[in-house]
Amino acid sequence: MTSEKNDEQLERMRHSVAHIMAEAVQCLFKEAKFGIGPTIEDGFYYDFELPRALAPDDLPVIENKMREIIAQDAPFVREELGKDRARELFATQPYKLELIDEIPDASVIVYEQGSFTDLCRGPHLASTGKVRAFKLTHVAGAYWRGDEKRSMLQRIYGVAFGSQKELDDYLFRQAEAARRDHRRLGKELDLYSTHEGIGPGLICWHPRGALIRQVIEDFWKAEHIRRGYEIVYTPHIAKLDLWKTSGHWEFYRDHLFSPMEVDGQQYLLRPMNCLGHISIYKSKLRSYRNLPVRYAELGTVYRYERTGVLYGLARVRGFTQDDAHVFCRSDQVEDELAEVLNLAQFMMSSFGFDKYQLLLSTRPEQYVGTVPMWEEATECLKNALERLDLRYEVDPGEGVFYGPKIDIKLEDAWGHVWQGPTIQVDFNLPQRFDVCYIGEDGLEHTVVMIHRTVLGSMERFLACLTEHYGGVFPVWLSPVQAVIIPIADRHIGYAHEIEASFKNDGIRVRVDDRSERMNLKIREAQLEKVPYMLIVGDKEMDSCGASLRLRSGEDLGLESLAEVKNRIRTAVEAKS
RNA sequence: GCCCGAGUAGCUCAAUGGUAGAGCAACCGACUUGUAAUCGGUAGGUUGGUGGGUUCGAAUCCCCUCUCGGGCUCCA
Repeated sequence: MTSEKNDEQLERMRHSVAHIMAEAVQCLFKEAKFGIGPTIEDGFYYDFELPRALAPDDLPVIENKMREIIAQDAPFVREELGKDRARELFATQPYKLELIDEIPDASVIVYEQGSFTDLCRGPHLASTGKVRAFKLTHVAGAYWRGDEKRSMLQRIYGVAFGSQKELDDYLFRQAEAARRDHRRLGKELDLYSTHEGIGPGLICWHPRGALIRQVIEDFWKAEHIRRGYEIVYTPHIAKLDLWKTSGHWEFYRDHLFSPMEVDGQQYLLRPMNCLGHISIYKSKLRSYRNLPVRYAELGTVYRYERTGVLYGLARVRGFTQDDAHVFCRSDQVEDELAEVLNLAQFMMSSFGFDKYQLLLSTRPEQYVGTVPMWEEATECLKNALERLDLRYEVDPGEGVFYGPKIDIKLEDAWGHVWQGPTIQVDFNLPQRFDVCYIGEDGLEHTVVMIHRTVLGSMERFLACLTEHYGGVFPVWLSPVQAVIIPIADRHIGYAHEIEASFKNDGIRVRVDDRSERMNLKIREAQLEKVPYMLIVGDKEMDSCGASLRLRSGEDLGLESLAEVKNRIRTAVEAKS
């Protein structure tokens, strides 16, 4: 069977399982009202309105009912009905009636199996007995038709595969994703925490998380300076009027922390860093000769996110963007965009991300500026992408109101997609703030402004990075690069000598000088995912070396200290 | 924000209306160890909330509230 045909067959089965689940629910709840039940990746769901809330305990009951239905091997029967007949059939099903009304054709198709009939285009399996492996996974609320203003239904999610083995593989992959989850690893590896007393979505970076962040930030800064950026620092609050001028107050009021009053003036906690950079740019007259100006800042911003959307480090209320703004002439835009894109790509590959999506977002319904401006800027973005020979997709109408953009999206362990780096052309702020330069002609010209991040935010980036590596950070990012494990107390002095020497060479090293057995120390270093373990006992002291164990479990035996250092240094340089 | 679920010691979890318990971690002591957990002891909780209620009695039942989780909606 071709894989395409296989996919089609699987799709058909998943959809059929959704119907079987609906039948089971109907058997258990006569009053059930049915929403829709499509297939999704790996499985399906079905939305119901039920007389009571479903609990996780209900799932096995429903599954058992489904198995009965499958055992009956009832055929799926397709029938085409006139709409009036269909309305009669679904007279007690308001959601189905709504769907029937929206079908443009004169007739509709229904599928019947056993005691259950559903409005459905199909196709389905020949009979219920053809179902192979399935499992109901979880219950959740979902708005009817995805509309926040309409009623909330209960959704049951399930997965289905062509064989029990594939289902088992799926469940194993889910367990693996749970192990890689940055919220779990963040706790296990002691990277960060949040606190009820501080507030949701506000992150405390523990020493180890902070160390990873410092390494990233140092790397980021050096790379930016090398590429012609200048580092700046700007305030975290600013007068409300400034945010009114910028349009943020008008457009994003729902996403801002409430203003605070200081000396009779309203101030706002910043949701973006651009205004400080604009203010610096505007602090003196600028000549066309000195453009582009590139200001970079690891700028912490605060945005009010609705409680239900917060997620570990990936969606928070206070975060630090690796932000920069490029002020340039319109004839420089394309080159600048290509440079930024190149930098973003460089960053992604430096951190081992080889799988990411590139999306070009075009003009939305609400926008500022003129259509020709948008077209020109979009063209510049497109040319930059093509110049670097990058594969991308167009996301129509998904641009920001102030300009088109390119987003880089990263996937987490669960397959959730997060916006990482973003490159945005802005027509709005330069006009609103009259950001300009003196041209060759001696006249004032408005600059073009590019907002960009090449990591996204430090918080979200660490989330993706942690899940990408499953907590096994490459040596250059490992908070502790080596643990020295003395075998007996008489080796502790020697261990500290090695520590001093390694520290002197910039290696992040620690001695485990507790009065514990070597095996325990190895185990703990292993759980901590420390790349190198240096075991030192009599033999090592005599030869002035150390026995090296890797976190892979590999025992490399006795090496000289110079060899070990060299090994670590090489790994750091290779960012591996 | 909405629907559902969960919150017990630093962590992972037990106790289903009748005196809150275990393992790991912490602390103390012994052991001095050769590649993933040495042994013994001590201490630690007004059960998310210096919330409210039912009950002779609440970790357990109800209400409020906070936080977390699964989704939906949202995401400059």
